[in-house]
Amino acid sequence: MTEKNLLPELTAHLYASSAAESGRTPSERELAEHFGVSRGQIRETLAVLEAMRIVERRAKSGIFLTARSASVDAMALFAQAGLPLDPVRIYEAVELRKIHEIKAAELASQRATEENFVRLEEILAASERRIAAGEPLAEEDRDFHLEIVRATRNTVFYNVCGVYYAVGLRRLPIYFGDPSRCAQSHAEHLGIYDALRRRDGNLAQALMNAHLQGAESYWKGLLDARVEPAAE
Amino acid sequence: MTEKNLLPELTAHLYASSAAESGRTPSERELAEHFGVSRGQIRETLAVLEAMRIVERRAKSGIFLTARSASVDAMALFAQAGLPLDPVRIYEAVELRKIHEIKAAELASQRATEENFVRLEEILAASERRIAAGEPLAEEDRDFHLEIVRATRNTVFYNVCGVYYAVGLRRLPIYFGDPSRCAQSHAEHLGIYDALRRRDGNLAQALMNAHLQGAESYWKGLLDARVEPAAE
DNA sequence: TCAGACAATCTGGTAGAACCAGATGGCGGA
DNA sequence: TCCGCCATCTGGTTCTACCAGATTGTCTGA
Repeated sequence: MTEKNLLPELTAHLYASSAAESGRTPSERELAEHFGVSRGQIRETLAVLEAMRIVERRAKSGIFLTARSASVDAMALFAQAGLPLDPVRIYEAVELRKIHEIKAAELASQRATEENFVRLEEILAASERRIAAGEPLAEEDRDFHLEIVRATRNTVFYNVCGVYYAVGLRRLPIYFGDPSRCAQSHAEHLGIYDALRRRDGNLAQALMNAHLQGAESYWKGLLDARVEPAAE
Repeated sequence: MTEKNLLPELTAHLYASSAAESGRTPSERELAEHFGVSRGQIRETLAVLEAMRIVERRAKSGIFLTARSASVDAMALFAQAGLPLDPVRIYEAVELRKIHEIKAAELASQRATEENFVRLEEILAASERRIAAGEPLAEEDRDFHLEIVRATRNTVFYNVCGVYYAVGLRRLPIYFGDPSRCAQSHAEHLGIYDALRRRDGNLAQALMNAHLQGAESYWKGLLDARVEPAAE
């Protein structure tokens, strides 16, 4: 039971127990006692948090939360830790996602190999089974989109996109809670797949744009609705 | 002298002293002795390396290098550590940069504020001084491009772009070693600035595309020339 | 000769104590 | 009220000590 991953828990605890004004967190010794682990464990975890610029350690002074980081790594960690993500950050990530994936659709239409198409077909088949069973889509959606990015044959691109999908995955059940949305999303995926198959880059781009537009407005609406005064 | 940042040095050392086949690195105790620090220091640094997926620690077995990571964080660290970057990765990063910044130019043309324009003017003035003095451009180039991304008002976007500039900065002296290239680059920057000022998104995009095209072919030529058989 | 069992050794994981020196904050004196 | 001193706290760093599984090498028996 000691092999649990401290990172998310510590992150959550730091935000829960930091001083409102200064952002100063409990000391390493206090944290160690709180989690029932050694100070070394805490320091190791804090080193990672510091590398992600989520926290700043000032020698002989204390540990301070930095201005909320907007790195995708940090956002993914926040999501994992169950921390509320800044709605603005989420919307920004969605905008970035559109930038990435519309271009990815174009590149994939030129570079996708048979292997990519086979993978896409498998994912689409899995989606179909889900829908037929009346179950909501889950990682099938992410897999479909990431496979297209992979088809660009740009591993840096793929890695960057892969990270922020960790942010969204936890929220997919909300989005796909509506069965009709699942069906429409799947239908759009089929259209994109067809366009890629026909190597029609312009069509693939246009369809991806429309597809993401739907998701974007959904999130925008959701975020506008729950304007948290506490946020920011 | 003990406050040096172990991260780059350790990273370099791990790659230098790892077993060719298994990727297994020296043990924590050996590393501690080699660097003259405590095992705790080594473990703290390894935790960061593991979070970046550069290294994998297997309990009671050893530390192993993972397949070379393509995350921009890892690439930045490699550059800092003086490790040879996989030419393919660099080219991929350049491609991603084009995707980002062409779109950034369009968004910036719509969203840039007076503050952004003032910053851009300052950067351009600094560039001019450099060129007049016969000095090569340096961070001015990065600052110009990053300010445009910042003008999109998307902090996630800005953060993502900011990271991979850490990769390129070390190589700028090579690119700008040629004075004529500095002058041309500066002229193109002026054109982009004008287009943004006039809120002409299409022109800004086109000019940014042309501007980055030059850099891209430069790097492509350079990389094609030094095909390292050892790489990949 | 070789395969299998056993034991010494190595390794990461974790805890805990100890010391340093600068930052901090409260108390007392001017 | 304000200034300066000092006890206390804090991160930075090192060392020692165990644990238990992985690894490696040796020895034994067939």
